[in-house]
Order: sequence, then structure tokens, then C-alpha cells
Amino acid sequence: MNIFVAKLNFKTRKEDLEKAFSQYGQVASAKVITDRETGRSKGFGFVEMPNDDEANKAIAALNESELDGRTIVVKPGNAK
DNA sequence: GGTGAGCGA
Repeated sequence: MNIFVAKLNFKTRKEDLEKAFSQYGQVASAKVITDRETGRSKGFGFVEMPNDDEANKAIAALNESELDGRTIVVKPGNAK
């Protein structure tokens, strides 16, 4: 399942998302959308989880939760 | 070097 994560801290990296989501389930890959020109974080990213059950509980647990000192928004991304 | 709603190269 693709998971959309928004309102991240600007210093939050993809590995931070990976370890955060891995606490509630298996994480296939995590990505933080950084500006390809400047390299600065856009403040949102995507997390891919193989298990949909773990993905749902990870969203429920991490949505509106505190990550790196900022309240983040976690919800399903572009499903395929 | 900073901002703060939104879906990536």
C-alpha cells in the first residue's frame, strides 16, 4: 500500500519515515520528496508497505502523531 | 536560509 505522509519536519529524512513506520509493520521503502534543484525537503513523502493490515494500523497510529517534533498527516496515497 | 498545504522523477 502506498502511504502519503505530509506536514513533515523539514529536517526529517526518508530513513526517519522508514524507522517510524517499521515500528508498526514491514516497510518496503520510504521516500521523502526533496527538491531536486536545491535538495531541500518539500515537507512530505511516501511510504510503501507490503502488508495492507500493517499499513492501515501504521496509518492509524502515525496519523496526527508527532514526528521529529511536528504533527504529521498520514493517509493512503495514490493507489494502483 | 525560510514556509506549512498537499500526492512523488
